[in-house]
Amino acid sequence: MVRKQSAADQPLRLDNQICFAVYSAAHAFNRVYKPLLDRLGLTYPQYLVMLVLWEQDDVPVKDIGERLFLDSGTLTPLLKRLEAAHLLKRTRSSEDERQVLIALTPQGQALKEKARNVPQSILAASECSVSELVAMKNEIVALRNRLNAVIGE
Amino acid sequence: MVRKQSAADQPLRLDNQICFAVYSAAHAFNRVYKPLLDRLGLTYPQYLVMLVLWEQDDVPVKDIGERLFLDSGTLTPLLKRLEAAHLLKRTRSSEDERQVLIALTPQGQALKEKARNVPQSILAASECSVSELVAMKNEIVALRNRLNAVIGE
DNA sequence: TCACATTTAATTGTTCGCAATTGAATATGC
DNA sequence: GCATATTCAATTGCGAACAATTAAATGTGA
Repeated sequence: MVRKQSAADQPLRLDNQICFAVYSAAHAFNRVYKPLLDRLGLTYPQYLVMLVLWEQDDVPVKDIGERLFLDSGTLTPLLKRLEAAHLLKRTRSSEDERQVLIALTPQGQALKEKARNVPQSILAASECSVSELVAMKNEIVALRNRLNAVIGE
Repeated sequence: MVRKQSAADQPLRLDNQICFAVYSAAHAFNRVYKPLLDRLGLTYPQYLVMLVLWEQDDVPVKDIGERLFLDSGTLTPLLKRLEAAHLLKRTRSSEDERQVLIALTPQGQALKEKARNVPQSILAASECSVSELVAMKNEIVALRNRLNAVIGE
């Protein structure tokens, strides 16, 4: 019995790999964000940290790390750069001296206004309807959560 | 008129952003791949380069870059590391001296066999059916291509 | 032919991302 | 109460990722 070779029969082909799709999409997003975030003086990971802080201020480094799935080796130098840019302050907690609390400065809070129009620019670049994007986002988040669960084992 | 505030009304919320979903999913994939690729002595970007070369050998750096959406600033040092690991050889083309041609060594070709079971391990970790993954992959690729088109303007 | 533009890799400098380790603070068990 | 374990941030070292620049080779037009 002869049958046509389908894509699924070639698992090592680059174009068949969802992981490469995700990897390359992440870079593509980054490149779209870059000119927008340059105006705010932020990199994309720095923007993510600011998003967390705009939702909840005065949080320990660990909480930010859990939100973004990043560890202190990534966050510590990044937060120091944001502190050097006067967007936040790092202070060791008095209740638990192991923790460093991150609090926005007035400039850091003010930057939220300048960032307000970023999401709609990204939406435009994606050339997608909001409902399509929401559906995709939910699928990707579900996949990510399953992957993270496997790692945690 | 009062109505409930929906997710779409809060574009700056981290959890509403597809880009963060993609970004964090890429990292999650990376963490799942890591132990598998450690056995091959490869990082994930190095694995991607090997995937390209397993499909087509003896190609210029530029072709690899176009396939992976990476530039020479990323690829040159990465390829030098793969050369140091005796997986490939870099030789300047005699027809066009600007080009550097990348060719697998026998070890590089042999590694393909050891890599053969990687995709199925990833599939298992995703806890998804193949058809679901293919559908998601196609959506993400389509999104990525639209984003890259915007950048190219 | 010769000036000029284009193509291609390589280089430099900055920022992530993470593993592994360190060191200090806190929690736990006996 | 004290030894031990755990938690948390910081540090170190390595490998991406990319912008900007450099340098060499090639292509093009007058």
